[in-house]
Amino acid sequence: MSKFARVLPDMSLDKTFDYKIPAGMDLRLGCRVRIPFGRTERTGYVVDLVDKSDFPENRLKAIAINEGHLIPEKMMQLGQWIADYYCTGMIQSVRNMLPAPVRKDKVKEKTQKLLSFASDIQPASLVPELEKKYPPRAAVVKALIGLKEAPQSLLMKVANVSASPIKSLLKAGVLEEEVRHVERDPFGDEEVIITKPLELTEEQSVALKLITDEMDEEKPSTVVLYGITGSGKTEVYLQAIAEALTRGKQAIVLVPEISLTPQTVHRFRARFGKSVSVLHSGLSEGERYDQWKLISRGETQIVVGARSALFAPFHDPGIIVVDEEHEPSYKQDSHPRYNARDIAVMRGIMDKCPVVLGSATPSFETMNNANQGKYKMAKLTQRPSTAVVPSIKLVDMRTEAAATGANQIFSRELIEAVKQQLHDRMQTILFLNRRGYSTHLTCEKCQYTSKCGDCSTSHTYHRKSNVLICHLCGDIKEPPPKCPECGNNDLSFSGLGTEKIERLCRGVFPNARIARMDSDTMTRKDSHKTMLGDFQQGKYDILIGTQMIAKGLHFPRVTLVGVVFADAGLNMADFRAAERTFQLLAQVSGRSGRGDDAGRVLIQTYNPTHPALQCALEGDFDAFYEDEKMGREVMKFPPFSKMVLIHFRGPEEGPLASLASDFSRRLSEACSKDDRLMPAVPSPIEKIRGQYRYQLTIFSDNIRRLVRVLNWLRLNYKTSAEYKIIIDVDPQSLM
DNA sequence: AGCACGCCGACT
DNA sequence: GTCGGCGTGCTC
Repeated sequence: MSKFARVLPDMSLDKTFDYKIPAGMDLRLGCRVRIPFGRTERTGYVVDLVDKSDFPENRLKAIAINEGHLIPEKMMQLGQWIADYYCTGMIQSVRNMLPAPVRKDKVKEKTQKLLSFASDIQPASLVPELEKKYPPRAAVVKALIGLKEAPQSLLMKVANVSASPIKSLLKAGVLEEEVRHVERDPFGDEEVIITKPLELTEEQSVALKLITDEMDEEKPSTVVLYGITGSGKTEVYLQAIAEALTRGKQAIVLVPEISLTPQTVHRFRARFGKSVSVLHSGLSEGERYDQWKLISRGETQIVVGARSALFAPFHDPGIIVVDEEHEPSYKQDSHPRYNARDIAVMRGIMDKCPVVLGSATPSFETMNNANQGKYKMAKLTQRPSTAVVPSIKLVDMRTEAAATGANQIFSRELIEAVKQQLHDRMQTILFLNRRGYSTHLTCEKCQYTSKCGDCSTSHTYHRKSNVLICHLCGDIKEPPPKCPECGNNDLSFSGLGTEKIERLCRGVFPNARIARMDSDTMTRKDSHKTMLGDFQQGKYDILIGTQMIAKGLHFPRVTLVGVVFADAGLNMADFRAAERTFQLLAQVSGRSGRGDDAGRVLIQTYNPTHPALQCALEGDFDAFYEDEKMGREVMKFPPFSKMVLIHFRGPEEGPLASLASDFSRRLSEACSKDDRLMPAVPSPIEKIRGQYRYQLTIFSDNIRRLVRVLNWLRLNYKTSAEYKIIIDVDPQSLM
């Protein structure tokens, strides 16, 4: 038994304090405790158990109350690892592992009043008497004979009566009322029909065996499940999870944005029933609290959820699945800025369980780890069903512009295809892969985009100072007066939005019923479900949208997908631009023709020869990976180095620029020579809500060392309160 | 972070 | 005389 507990108070102080442990208190790592602190009492978390304290031991106070074991021991280790690697305080990391309602403990347990017959009552014998005098009461009694016990609302519904006969029966002592705890049910009355495991294909069996074999290893490996759309990855997950459950263990399943993929949750519930809990942003506080408590008490064995479900308080997970592991949404964009996919791998190491990373288009980081033998890989190359592969076609918008003499948004081919769809009463999705802001310089005529010669990324245009800046190397260029490629004078800085597409669309197809879906129109929480539901029921002919309509949706009547401007993604000032574009096109193509009819995909582009588009056309991820990998290797971009992005924020530009360059100087003194420090530059979006923004990029071959340096600087580099330095390790967004 | 102590200005 | 401004220093 340790003598003292090291406690981290739950406030943004990020320092630990030692306390004596009262005799008989079962204190473990991860317990939440009440501690005397100064002259008040506060909440804290036990982060260490020690026999010696650095503080004078006679002055140590004792822990007041042990509120219970909220975080499993091993997860405290994980929390420390996250704090160190992502350069944040331990308290932020610990807080992050608990859902807000659990941490604040404000939620009340939900109770329900259950009605049943009093113990001395023979209900059947009462019926004849009641039927003569009070038919409604008789109905209640008859209904409850079948139900045995029921809440009042259900009883009213089944007996088809008002509340008053129930009241009377209670008064007469026929019925009894009992108050009982119930869990809030996030699934509502959604019906589930339990499914049996499907017969696996040869490839699926091999993949399953690879995963289950790892469950018996002393040091289980991470397994990449690389399977094309429709190749049955989910069935492999399901059967691997069943295997983990038979070993008495639990399972964690991460999906990118669960509120968008209710079908996935449904499949898990259909196989495992009540063992499944969910954790995602769509839950109410109360539901989230109850789901978490169910997991904590060991009453469910499986959790399906978004990023945060990774911190489900299971004590012995037997498998962790990360579906669509390449998705950027696994990265949290507030502190701690962790990537759930990478932390899943870390939790797998700590809990000694295999981690499965599934994707049709694995991230380059994952591919690289597999190629280096750090991860094992199973491939699924065939579709078990007879699903038809959609036909994909690139539409060259350069020849289109030449033929029509104008810069068109919709090609003649796309217009004809949509008209045909309308005629056939089939549905169309028009997709715009616009990400963030369009702040690059583009020629209206030939779509030339100004690029940095040294970094192979697009320049970002900064309107205020009228210059082009490469935000990686800081190269500054004046914008050319006319297009260097075709001599055209119309160079534009504006982007193409879904709003404009919608307007044009209404002009071209005046009789079509058109819906638009993007983050602007989707402000209400359930507006997603509503609009998608309406679309599914055929209330619209054309759905226009951004990435959010690309995710795991299933519309049998959509047999045409038009990608309006595939180049939008390619021109992003991001070394992952091509990777993201490929992933997106692969996903979008999967949306067409999922019913019985073959689908068509038309991709409009000014860069028809770009490898990302050519490979998407062939559906050949391997070819794309090999091609794109070479460029990354030459530039030593991730995954061939690690990247850290440092953001500077502040109310005035001058002082912010000095802060950024001073920090950069201090950092370069502390860095090793192999770390590639780029100069501090204004961020692509220079100012947000009155806050100026600068950023600084570092590439490193030794991230552990760099992170130590950054952690030291974080604690020792002082800035005035209104100037902030934000460290983002392994950034997904470079804005 | 909180919370108290503390040392100076404006109000009954 | 006292109410209250927010500087600074401590919390096991």
